[in-house]
Amino acid sequence: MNLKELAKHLGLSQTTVSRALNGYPEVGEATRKRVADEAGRLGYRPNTHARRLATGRSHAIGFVFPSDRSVMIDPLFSDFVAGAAEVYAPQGFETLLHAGGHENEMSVYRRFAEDGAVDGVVVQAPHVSDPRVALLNELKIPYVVHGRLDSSENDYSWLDIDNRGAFKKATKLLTDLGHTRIALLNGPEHLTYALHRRKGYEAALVEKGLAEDAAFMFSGVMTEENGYREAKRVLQLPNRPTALLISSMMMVSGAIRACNELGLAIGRQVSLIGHDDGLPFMNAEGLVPSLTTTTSSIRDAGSRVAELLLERIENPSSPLPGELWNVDLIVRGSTGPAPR
Amino acid sequence: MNLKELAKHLGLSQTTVSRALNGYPEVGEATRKRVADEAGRLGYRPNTHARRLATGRSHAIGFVFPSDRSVMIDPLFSDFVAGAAEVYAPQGFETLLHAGGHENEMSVYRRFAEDGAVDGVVVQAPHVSDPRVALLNELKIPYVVHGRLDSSENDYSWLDIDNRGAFKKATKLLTDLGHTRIALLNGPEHLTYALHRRKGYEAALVEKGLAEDAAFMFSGVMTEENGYREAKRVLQLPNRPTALLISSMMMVSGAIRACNELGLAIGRQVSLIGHDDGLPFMNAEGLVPSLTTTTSSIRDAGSRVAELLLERIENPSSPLPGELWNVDLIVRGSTGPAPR
DNA sequence: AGAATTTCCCAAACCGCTTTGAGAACCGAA
DNA sequence: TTCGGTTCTCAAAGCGGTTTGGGAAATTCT
Repeated sequence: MNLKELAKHLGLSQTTVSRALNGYPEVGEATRKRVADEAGRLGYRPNTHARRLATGRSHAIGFVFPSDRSVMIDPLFSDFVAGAAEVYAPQGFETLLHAGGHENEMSVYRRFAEDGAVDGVVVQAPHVSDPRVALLNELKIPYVVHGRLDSSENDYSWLDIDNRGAFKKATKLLTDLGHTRIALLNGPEHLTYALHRRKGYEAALVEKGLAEDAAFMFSGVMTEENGYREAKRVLQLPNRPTALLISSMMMVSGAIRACNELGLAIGRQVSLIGHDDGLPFMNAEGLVPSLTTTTSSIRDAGSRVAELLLERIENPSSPLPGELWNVDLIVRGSTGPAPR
Repeated sequence: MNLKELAKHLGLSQTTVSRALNGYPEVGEATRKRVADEAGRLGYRPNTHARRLATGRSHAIGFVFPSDRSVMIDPLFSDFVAGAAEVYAPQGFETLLHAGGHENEMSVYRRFAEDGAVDGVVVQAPHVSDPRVALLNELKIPYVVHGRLDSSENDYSWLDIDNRGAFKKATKLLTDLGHTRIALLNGPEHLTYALHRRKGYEAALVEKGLAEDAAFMFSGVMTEENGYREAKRVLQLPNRPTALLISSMMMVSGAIRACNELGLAIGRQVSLIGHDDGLPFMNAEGLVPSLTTTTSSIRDAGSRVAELLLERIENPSSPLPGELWNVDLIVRGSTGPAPR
């Protein structure tokens, strides 16, 4: 069933039918209703490819996986994308994944722009100074960044959680509990979110007049193994930290293993705070003791970024959105007063 | 730069240029080379939408996320899709994600078929009796199933790992080590892979004349928490198992936590074998003691499924592929003789 | 040299939709 | 009755490729 057939069936021209279906004002209300009803009854759907060719709009959103394997590895990605895809689908937008591999991310964007493969893209895991946004501005592809750059420029649209505030708040909780030696197991700090977390951590220390200790900090890929190794390392230092601030649940998992192995009671001899992205396969509350966390659902972020991007595509000249989400600090059983 | 311009630039007709570029025999070798060179030099790329409309082929592969949240939750999904996307991209194929949500998986397939949105689909996490393959056969959409159904029918193409064999082998290792009470923490058994694993486990027990005990088995979502809870449960039974066979690394993580909490030495008082899908954020070798595993990279499976599907699209009448991968049992430190 | 092939190339139709520019039908106002 | 203005409808021209059916040129065969 294509437009021509439908038009013939209705005894109308293709134009009229097309206009009726797309809500143009030039067609009478009665006619429109008749067309809509019949189209629904016959299950007519305009051919996507034809529509794209004619309009130049693709009704698709692109996600480009970084060619760097270690990043896409991240289980966060899938949850984020899933959250986004759930928004796009009912809007009639397709979700396109492109895995870098041989081609780098930038040239994929270039190609997207050239042949209008997508109407917009989502930029994930932005670096402190990320060349992607400049390129996208130049190519005039609508986009929304999940996260932020770390520069003074503000000519891009983004949604971010308040990583700095969250980790400052978490650190402050620990110092208020009397901890003075606090370790930070962080993600790779060329990524803005990780940098912001460290800044929050440092700010809280400075406010209390506490010195930071490079030996107490780790920055790297957030695997279970790194969590284990680094937790073990810092907890074996001569003057070991009494609390650990940890950037991901996977690392928390490793850290717990380290604590168990060293025979340190969590919540008493060592306090733990983790950042929880709300991944469904790892529950902070189900741990023993339950884990104190900074919490923010990455899936919800995915959905919201999707909405922002659709708005942006709809109205490219609207003011650039910047949306900063508060992060809750949920106190549970893994934090307690500093041991003396 | 479009075809018309390129043709004019070369002083040729559009037809000739198109044919030269698409490898038709009607064009001379010298001409072909000249066209190809010039196209490359000018960075000509045929417009995707136009090509799709003209050929009816979309050069896209679809992945439909189940509307059921608990399944897509799975961090395995992303790694699998990533593996696939890496194959598609260089072949000029796009990877389409569709999140169910309001629409169910089946009707998405229907729509795919109607407007040729994709050239093929990948079916993930098949159920024991999965209606999707019948529908896809009916719709004549090329597809490959990652996994298998559990029926006698064989009119579909699939790639699967030998789950039954793997878990039989693993169980046999344990019985050979003298274990007679072995628990199985499994995934949801309406999914074929989980069912097959249980069958392998049971087969090995039967061979040794060992009775199975329903209290030693769990089937459910493979979260860290379920791993912890169920491991703790079985290990506290009056006549507790001396070994645990576990279907995912996330559950292993929880199980280790349980063992630590109960003060049971892994590899001595309890033996552990886990199934390792090769997820990058959780390393079996880095555990202490290192984990004995049945190992098979889900990412590689994703890539291979992608290849099979491309072949299938290329040549729809070729015999249906069925590919069963062997699974290695890698013995490490978490298994030892049964305590007496 | 002339006929029969083979090799190369082209104009035009087509894919299915959107959108332009203009015509027909209908209305009330002059 | 006639005219200007709405309201509705349509034929046709794209969008940018692929593909068909011939025709011209070059080659081979008598």
